This record gives sequence, structure tokens and C-alpha cells, in this order.
Amino acid sequence: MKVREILKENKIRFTENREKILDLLIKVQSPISIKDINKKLGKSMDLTTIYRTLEKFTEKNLIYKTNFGDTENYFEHQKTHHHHITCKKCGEKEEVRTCIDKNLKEIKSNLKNFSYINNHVLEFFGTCKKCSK
Amino acid sequence: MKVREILKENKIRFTENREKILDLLIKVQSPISIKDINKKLGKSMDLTTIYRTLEKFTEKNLIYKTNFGDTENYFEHQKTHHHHITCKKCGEKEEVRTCIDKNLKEIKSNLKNFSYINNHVLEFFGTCKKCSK
DNA sequence: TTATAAATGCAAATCATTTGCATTTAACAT
DNA sequence: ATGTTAAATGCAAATGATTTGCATTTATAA
Repeated sequence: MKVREILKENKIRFTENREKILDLLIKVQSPISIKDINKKLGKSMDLTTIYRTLEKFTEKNLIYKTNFGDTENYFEHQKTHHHHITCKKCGEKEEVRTCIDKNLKEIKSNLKNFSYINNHVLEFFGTCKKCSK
Repeated sequence: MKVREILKENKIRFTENREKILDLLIKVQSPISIKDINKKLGKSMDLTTIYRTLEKFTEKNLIYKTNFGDTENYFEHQKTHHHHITCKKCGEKEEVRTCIDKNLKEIKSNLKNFSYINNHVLEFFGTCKKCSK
């Protein structure tokens, strides 16, 4: 699906900047920081715009916003929902196809003060094989 | 168990500051920000010390470090492992006793480049009943 | 009791993120 | 096609959490 349509479906006004950013995220298919988005786009737009755009995409659940324990946040477009495990020593990452979704119904039914779950952030941390030698 | 023993077990040198911080976290049993720790301790120690202490406790898995989508990080001592759901509108929180632990073996067995999982961060977001009226 | 590595406090620096505001632009109605 | 208007953008400056360097203090083990 074209970015133009995705934005329309989600009631997000189409702009060149948003197209560039979403195109990039769809292509990359892995978590990327604001700084790196900026670099990859040849610093063609203001950092502020990137911040605001990603915030909007995240609100609409178009992308997954996460954090790997370091200072900056990461954003990812996911064709299929998944999470990651990050090596605490070298930062290497691997996809984790978890099945927490299977538990969602049960989790929901146990909630007292919430009517529904919008999204969740799940990250694993460990030591990769290289670093544990 | 006394803080003194906990620290010893985890090979963390005992100090008055660490005792105060861990005592507080054990008492509170809910996520608390650095600022609030500072307040609750009557600003009796430097913020830097709190940062460094919490980092150390987190490394040793004595406490759970997390983030609820806002600017600051939160730290929690958990008698029984759990997570939270946070209302996107008002920030209200509720405990979520998830069963992701049940999935850990399966997750581990699917990892290619990791020898083990050290810890995980899981947070849910949604709308609380009050706010969804 | 002493030696020593580690912890602390303080001040200053860092760095991701946010804000205000003037300007530009996409979307929609005319 | 054009004008209107709310929303998006860029820029500069502010914010605020977190980190760093360094001199001083303190807990631990010989």
C-alpha cells in the first residue's frame, strides 16, 4: 500500500515530509533513531518535524516506539508484530516473535480500571553469544 | 530481609544512601521517579548519587527500570514480578500480572544469537474507564 | 588501624526533546 | 482553478533529565 493511502486511512494529512519518513520506516523494517532517520533523509528536514511526525505516527499505532535502555528512543514500522532482544554489552539485536498477543484476552479480563489495551512495549535484554564467550 | 543483607548478597557495598534508597523502594512497591525519590528522602543526598545507585541496583536486577512514555524513567522494587498498564490520557496505572514468564522457555529456544535472557521490560498502554466515558 | 578502591557531592556539561512563533502548505469549498 | 483556513514546518531558543570530571569522604578487608 502506498504511503498516501495509509495516511489517508489514518486521517493524517499528507505531506512530503511524512511521506519520506514513512517510506523510510517501511523500507528499513527495524528500529531506527531520530538521528539516523535524519541522516538517512540527508538532513532534508528539520529535526523538530521528525519528532512531531513520529509522535503522530505512534499515536495512530502506525509505528512502534520503543527504547533499548539508552538515551534515545527508537521507532519501527512492523509488517508483522514482534519485539527484540538487545545485548547489554554490545547492543546487538535480534527479533523476538513473542506470543504475548495470545495472552491479551486473559490480561484484559483481569483489568479492573481499564476498558481496553491500546498497545504494549516489550523488550528483552540479555547477552549475545559472542559477548558471553 | 534487611537491606544490608540484600546488598551483601549482591556484592554491592553498603552505604547509608543505598540503604535509604532501597528501603524506600521496598516500602513503596510501585514505580517511582528519581525526582520523587529525591523528595521522599528529603533531598538528603545528591541527585547524582540517586542516579548512580539506581543504575547499580538495576544492573543487579534488584529493581525494575521502566518508562511510561513520558520523559523520565521509573524504578520499582517488586516483591512479585509484574508489569503495568498506563492510561494514555490521565496516566493512571494498574498492575498487570502477566504470564510472559511462561513463554520465556519457548522464546529462549528460538533465539539464534543469544545465550540467555537477563530481563525484560513490558508495559501496556490504554484508556482507563474514567477517561473512556 | 590503616590502606585502598569505591562512593559521594558539587558544578558544569551534554544531549535528546519540546516550545513559541512566524511562515508555508495541503485540503476543501467556492 | 482559486481562495480560505487549519494544520504542518522551520528556526531559534528553552527545557529538563541525565552524565561527567574531579576533589573529598567512606566502607571494607588486611
